[in-house]
Amino acid sequence: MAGRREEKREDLKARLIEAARERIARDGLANLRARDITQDAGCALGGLYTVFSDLAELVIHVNSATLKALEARLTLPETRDKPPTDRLRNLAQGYLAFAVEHRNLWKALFDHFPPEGSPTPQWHLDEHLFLMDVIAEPLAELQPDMPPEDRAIRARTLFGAVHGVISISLEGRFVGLPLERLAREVDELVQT
Amino acid sequence: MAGRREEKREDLKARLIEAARERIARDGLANLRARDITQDAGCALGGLYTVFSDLAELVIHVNSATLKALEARLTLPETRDKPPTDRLRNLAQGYLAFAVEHRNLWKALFDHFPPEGSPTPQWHLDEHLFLMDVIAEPLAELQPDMPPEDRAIRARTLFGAVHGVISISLEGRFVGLPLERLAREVDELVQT
DNA sequence: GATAAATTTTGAACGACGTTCAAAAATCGA
DNA sequence: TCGATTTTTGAACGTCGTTCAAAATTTATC
Repeated sequence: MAGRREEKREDLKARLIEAARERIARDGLANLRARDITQDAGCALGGLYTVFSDLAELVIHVNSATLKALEARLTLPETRDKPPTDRLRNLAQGYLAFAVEHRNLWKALFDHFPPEGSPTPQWHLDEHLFLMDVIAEPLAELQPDMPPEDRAIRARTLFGAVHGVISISLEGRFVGLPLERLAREVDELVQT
Repeated sequence: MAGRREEKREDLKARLIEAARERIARDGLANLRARDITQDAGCALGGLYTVFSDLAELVIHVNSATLKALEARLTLPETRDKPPTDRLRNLAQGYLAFAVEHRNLWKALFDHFPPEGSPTPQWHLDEHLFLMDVIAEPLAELQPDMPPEDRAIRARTLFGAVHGVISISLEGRFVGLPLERLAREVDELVQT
C-alpha cells in the first residue's frame, strides 16, 4: 500500500479546485459558496478545510490555473518570428480574447483579495511575472539599449495600460463599446 | 412645524454616509460593517434600512461623494490656459495624487459591485461621465478634426490606460514601484 | 479474520454578517 | 391630555465561512 494516502488527498484537492473553477466560471467569484463547491466535489463541508486553510487559498489555486491557461494562450508559437511590434499587438489581442472568452475567471484574477491575515503566497505572486517576461521580450528587441530594469518597469506599464483599457470596457462601468472597436483602440495604444 | 420630518431624515442620511465614508477611508471597503456604521452614526441597526434599501446603496452614495472630490481635484483652475498636452499630463498626475492620498476611497470606486438584483442607478453611472468630459476637452484641442464620438472613445481609452497603470501599481499585485518612478511612467504614457 | 489503535471524513454547531419587522418610543392632532 | 400616527428600535432570521467532537474508515498486530 504505497502513497495511497497522499493520492486520495491530491484527488480531493483536484476535485475541489475543478468544482470551484466551474462555479466561478459560471456564476462569478462573488457567488462562490463553500457548500456548493463541496457538494459538487462530492465531499462534506469540512472536507474543504482538510485540504485548504480557507476558501481564499482555494481561489488562489483556481487563479493559478487561470494564469497557466492565459500563459498557454499568449505563448502560441504561431507568430514566433514576426517583428516585435506585431508580437506585442498579438499579445494585447490575445489578452483581450482571453478576457472576453473567460470573463469570470479573468475577473477573479483581479477581484480576489486575500484576507489581511494571510497575504498572497509568494509562489502565486511569482506566477504573475511570466506576463511581464512575455511582454519584456519584444520590448528588448525594440529598444536594445534600454536597461533591463527600466524595461521591466516599462513592461508593467504597458500591461497596466492594456489591462486598464480592457477592464474598464468589460466591466461596463462606463458606456459599453463594441468589441471590434475596443480591439482597435487596444491596437492603436500598443502601436504607440 | 415645517418639513421637520424630512429634515431629520436627511440628517440621518448624511450622518450614515459620513460614517461609512470614514470607515471605508480608514479600514477599506472590505471591512465595512452595517453595525459599525450605525453605531458611529448614532442610530439603531435598522435605521440604516429606513434610509437606504441596502448597504450597497449607501456605498454608492459614498462613491458619489468621492467622485465629487475627485472632480474638484481635477478641475483646479490652476492650469487653465496651458497647452492641451500639459493639461492632460496634469490630469493624469492629479488622478495619481488623488488615488495615493485617498487610496481606500479611490479603491472603493472600482471594488464595489452592486448585487445582481439591483444594478447601479443611472444617476450614479452619469457621474462617471465628467471624467470622460474633462479628458475629452484637451483632446479636442489636440485633434480638432476627430469626430466627437471617436474622441469620447479615445478619452475612455486614455483614462483606462492611466487608471490601469496606477491601479496595477497601487494594488501591489506585482512588484512595488517607487511613487516617483510611477509618476514618470504615467507621464510618458500620456505624452504619446 | 478479529480487535484495537490511528487516521480520515463528517455535518451539526458557532459566530458574524446583512436584513427584516413586531413592538416600543416619539410625535402629532384634537 | 390622550388617542392615533409615525418613527425608531434591536431581537430574531437566514446565510455565510469555519471549527471540531464524534462517526466512519483504514491500518497495525496477533
